[in-house]
Amino acid sequence: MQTLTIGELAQVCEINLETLRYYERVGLMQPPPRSSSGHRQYPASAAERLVFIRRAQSLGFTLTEIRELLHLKREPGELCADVVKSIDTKLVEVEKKIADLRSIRIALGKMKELCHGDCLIGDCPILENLEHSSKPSGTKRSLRKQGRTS
Amino acid sequence: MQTLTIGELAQVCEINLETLRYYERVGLMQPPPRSSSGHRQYPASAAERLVFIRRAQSLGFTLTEIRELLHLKREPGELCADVVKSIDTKLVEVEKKIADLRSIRIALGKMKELCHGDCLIGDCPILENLEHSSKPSGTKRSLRKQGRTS
DNA sequence: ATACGACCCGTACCTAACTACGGGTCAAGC
DNA sequence: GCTTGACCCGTAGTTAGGTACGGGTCGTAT
Repeated sequence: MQTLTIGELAQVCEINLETLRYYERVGLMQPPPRSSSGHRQYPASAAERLVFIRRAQSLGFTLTEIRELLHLKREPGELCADVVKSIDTKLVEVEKKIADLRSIRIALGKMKELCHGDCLIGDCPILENLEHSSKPSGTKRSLRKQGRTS
Repeated sequence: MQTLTIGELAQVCEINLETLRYYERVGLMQPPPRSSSGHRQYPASAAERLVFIRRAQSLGFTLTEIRELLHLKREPGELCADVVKSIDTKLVEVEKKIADLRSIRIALGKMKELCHGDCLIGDCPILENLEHSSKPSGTKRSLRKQGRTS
């Protein structure tokens, strides 16, 4: 069977070679067989596995969750209830994030209406609103985690 | 004027004492005056500043962005156009995240319809979809960054 | 036969926002 | 006066998902 070196696989899948080694370290990719000199010899299925990983990642699954999905796949005779459960869980998380972001959007929108950028910083109602508004409602923790911008 | 020790401020604001020291290190909190023995003596305004920080954080601003907002505040005579610009930028980011999450939600929803959890893992159309579906569309990078769940 | 690129490995570094630890000092209550 | 808890500092560890580096080896083309 045709095999791929790590460099070839990286190029084909447009993924950093170091990332491939990283995926192996954390158990996402199975350690491939090695040549006599120790070089990795990937079977073609490795590329499929990477497609799976990246697709799941693009749907918001963490690498840990993807690893679990991949482990499920090792027992093709079992029922796939857990797979559906993962999807459900992820859907709930996504809904929650959307809801949080919507309330952020509303709050930002209200702030925008307070001022058009033509007042002095010392009087700007936006800054005052940031300082004296009532407690950020409820979802603080989760919002905070989301706060990072790309 | 009444001052607060770091422990008192932490308790009042329900924030970890180490976090306060961290905020000082990274320039979010101004270094307060010290007692003769070196203990921090916070003025009451420190609590207000923390309210500002946490409120901005709950709106999705990063600490770096908050630091910039706070630095703006040091020049109360300037026009507040930059403040409004920050809000606008953040609004755009939030809209983008919402849009990304919506497309994720749709994709997850479609997957859910493929299977009700009663097939064998070896045949599950969800897993097949993950493996063989067409390229995750466009927003891969940004989605990936968002993928972390709380 | 030698040079050069591809691969090997372990380890360190990156961002973001904390959180914890360890060893030392200080202040106040009994 | 002694204990105890609060504070000081610098440094290291955490999570997630990589990315980079440096020094060593391998294989192939000239």
